Amino acid sequence: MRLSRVSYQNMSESGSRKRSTYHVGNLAPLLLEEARNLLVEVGPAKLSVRAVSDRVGVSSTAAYHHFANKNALLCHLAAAGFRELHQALRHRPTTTDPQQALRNGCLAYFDFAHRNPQLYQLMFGPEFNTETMIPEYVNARDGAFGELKRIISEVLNLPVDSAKVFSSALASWSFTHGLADLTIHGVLDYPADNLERLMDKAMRGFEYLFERHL
Amino acid sequence: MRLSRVSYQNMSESGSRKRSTYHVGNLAPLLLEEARNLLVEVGPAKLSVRAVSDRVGVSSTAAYHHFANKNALLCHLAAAGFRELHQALRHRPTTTDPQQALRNGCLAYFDFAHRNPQLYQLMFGPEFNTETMIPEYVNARDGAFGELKRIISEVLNLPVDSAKVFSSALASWSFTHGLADLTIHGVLDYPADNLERLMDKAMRGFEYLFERHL
DNA sequence: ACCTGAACACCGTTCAAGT
DNA sequence: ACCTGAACACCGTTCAAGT
Repeated sequence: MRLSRVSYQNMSESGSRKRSTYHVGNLAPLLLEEARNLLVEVGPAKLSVRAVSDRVGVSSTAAYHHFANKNALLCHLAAAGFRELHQALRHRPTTTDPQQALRNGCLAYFDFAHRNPQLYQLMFGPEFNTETMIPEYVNARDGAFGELKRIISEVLNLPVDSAKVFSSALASWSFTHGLADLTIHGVLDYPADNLERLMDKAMRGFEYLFERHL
Repeated sequence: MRLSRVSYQNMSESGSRKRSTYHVGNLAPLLLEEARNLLVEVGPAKLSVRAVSDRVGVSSTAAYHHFANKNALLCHLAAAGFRELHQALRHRPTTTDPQQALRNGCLAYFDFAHRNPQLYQLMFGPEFNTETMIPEYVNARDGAFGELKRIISEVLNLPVDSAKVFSSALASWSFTHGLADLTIHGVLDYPADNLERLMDKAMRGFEYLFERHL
């Protein structure tokens, strides 16, 4: 009954370059870089460490000398995403009008998510449960949230540590993340060229909702 | 170089019951049911059609006579989730106070997400891109969104088809989905026993944000 | 019509061995 | 110290064959 099988390493057309060189060195950043490239090509669900290693030109087992496992690699990738998001929030246009300041912050977040949809999905991916998270991921994420709180602190003109700022930052983050996630998942057939319009539309929704309650 | 390998069907301790019976019949619902069970056990990322089939006591290839592929199975599971969410929204407590009506709707949604975190993550999972969606999934999802619009229509006392209702439903959905997603991902170390408090806190955040702008 | 085992092309991960 | 191939235990999916 037992059959002999051909090895799956049978040099098929794609990938698996001869690997003439042995020592590459500085592998971790190369792995991360290629993982990022592959991520935008195939999406977060189909990203594999074998494919990433292959593209770097290194055996797939080499990756395990730099990352504990696939999840750790993904965590570092996601952490880099949160750091970029942090930067994107920092570079939002400034304004003195509080309403405009809020809008600018939300738009900076929203634009980042839509410029990097696969990365954004990875950052909030289902593989990251509370147990498997590494400090790098948590720190980067909390750093971005810190910037969010700073924005709201300006909008409300209150100290960043205040309870009101926390509640409002939570509300804003929930809303903006939710809208980004829903649109990335295609629940709305919105015009891709006009994300600002969609954001404004949703923000006006809150005004309708709250103007009769306050 | 070629080595003969033992078959991976080598009757290891777990699963792979002898399969004495041949014809099971009515397989699709059984598959879906066991998929749901496995989903809450292992989470959306590790759900496999082989494991599901195994638990039903059927060969893994049998599943492909009822679902085009793994994605179709997942779509049906997610669609069932949206139908349950729809029901959960329908059974929210009724009230005449608009602000309470909004709160009740959001809470019903939020509670569903937290009672079914793995299912909720699957419903908005990265594997569902616009191309691979089946009508069943889209219809169920739009059905739930329809109920959301109905709630907002009551809150604003405006017709469901109005632009204001659409904007406000979008705002509410974004916010509630965002808060559910963030908490399920563990970004907040909130007290698990007090979801209502968290929701109220976030909603008060909007009041702080909007009371200076209206 | 419905289900099966065998096979193929992938995965993540470990480990003894090579440089 | 860093990288390798071989191996193991999984995957999704197809297909000719069985009932």
